[in-house]
Amino acid sequence: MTALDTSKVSIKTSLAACFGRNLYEQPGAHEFLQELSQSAQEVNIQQGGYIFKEGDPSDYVFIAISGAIMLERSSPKGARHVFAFLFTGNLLGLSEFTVYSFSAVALTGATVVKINKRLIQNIFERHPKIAKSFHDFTTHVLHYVLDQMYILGQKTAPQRLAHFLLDMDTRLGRSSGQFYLPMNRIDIADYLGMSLETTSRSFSNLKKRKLIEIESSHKIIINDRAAILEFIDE
Amino acid sequence: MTALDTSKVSIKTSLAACFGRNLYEQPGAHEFLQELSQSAQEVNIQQGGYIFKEGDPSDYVFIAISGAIMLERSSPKGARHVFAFLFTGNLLGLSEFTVYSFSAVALTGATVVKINKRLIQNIFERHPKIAKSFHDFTTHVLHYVLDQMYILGQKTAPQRLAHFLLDMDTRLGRSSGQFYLPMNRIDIADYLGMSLETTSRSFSNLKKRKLIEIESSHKIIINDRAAILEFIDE
DNA sequence: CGAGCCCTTGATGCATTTCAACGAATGTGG
DNA sequence: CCACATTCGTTGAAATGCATCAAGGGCTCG
Repeated sequence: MTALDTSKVSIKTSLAACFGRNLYEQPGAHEFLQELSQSAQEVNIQQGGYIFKEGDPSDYVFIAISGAIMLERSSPKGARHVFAFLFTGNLLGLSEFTVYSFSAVALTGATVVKINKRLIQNIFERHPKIAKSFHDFTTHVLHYVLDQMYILGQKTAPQRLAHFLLDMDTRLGRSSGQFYLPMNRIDIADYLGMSLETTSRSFSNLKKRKLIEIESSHKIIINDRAAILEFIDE
Repeated sequence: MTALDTSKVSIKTSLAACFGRNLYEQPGAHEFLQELSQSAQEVNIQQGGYIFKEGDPSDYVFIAISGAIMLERSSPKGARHVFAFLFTGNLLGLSEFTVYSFSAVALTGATVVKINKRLIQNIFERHPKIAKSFHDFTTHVLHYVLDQMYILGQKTAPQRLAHFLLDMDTRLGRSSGQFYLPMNRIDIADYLGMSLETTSRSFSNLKKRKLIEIESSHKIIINDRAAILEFIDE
């Protein structure tokens, strides 16, 4: 755990992703960064480690700098629900409740910036523009989640997986058409609301349709994005 | 379309539901209400009418005062997705995009307060506490949606319906155990991600299990809430 | 009183889950 | 360094839940 170096490129990039590209032009931005460098911390989490667990007091907000993070909850009967995968620039943990309602686990070694929630609230009260940037970000999340709801509710297993892989291509591979999946099949299954076996079969199905190539079980290649979009909308 | 009477009890109640119970104690609240009474409007929509449609410029925000409202989107292939039902005190239409990404239709005759988006933004910039109340509200929505995602992904059709009915009991019947559903079977189907027939069969299924009584197709009675919760968690 | 809409129910086929087996990759202790 | 256990992914076969196709009943409204 080390104090925050807000001049690092990786950190700048992640902050901009969270609070808007134009963060650095906002009035109050300088002050905000100064306060961050004083009281926020850079934290490393090893693979498999928890950033926080369901029920922990929600005193901090985290911004992912590197690595992959999975958000999960468990139901009364012990079934697990994975509801998000987070990467560089994604934010986690902001909620008005006093405890986290889900756990955050590192799928790979990960680095996060840890910010006291009060500090954030304080900044928001003094700098409405930053608050607005952040609020817009929340709206984006809501849109994203609504899409996810639609996919879960109305699509077949291979279509859901195809949608997921396009999303991963965008977020992990910068739409380059190739990426390495940091999560395993059962994580994907619990995210897409299907069984481990169906997930595996759906991978095979997409491969058979020549929509994807599976270089190794975690290395995926997407050659024809348009064809996949077509397939999802069928 | 008439100017807004902010002294009406129904309107006060709905505003408080949106901006927090303690709205009236917040600094700036008085000013906020004054501006609303000047520039916001009370609008009545008849059954089946649209409050706005997908693609309309998103210049206004609406707060439901009475009646039932359904939010829907349609996919490229024409399939419809219902993603929310809104009642008294619920807010709709706030988004940072310039057009609405969904349509809002009145299931019953409905009354809404129509507020210029700019006015809201302006208030938020000047009164951080009100902005925070509102942002907390958004977080609640996000929580609600995450539950919905879990239900859609992991539960059987009768369980999904049971969950939906408990939600309706809370929101429509104030947890009294009886309520009148303002939407029809196909709306529920498109909301829960299943076919019209499966929805109907799920109603019959819950009735056969004695978890609900169906007084008429739209009037539902829930006697044992705990038993239903048990059933959902199975 | 008939038309149209909504809800229900039955029959059939298909998609997904579940149970089960096996191969590949990785790590462990002899 | 090799047998062995363990984890993860894939695939097959059987069972199940849901969608689809189809028919009929109840209700409302002209």
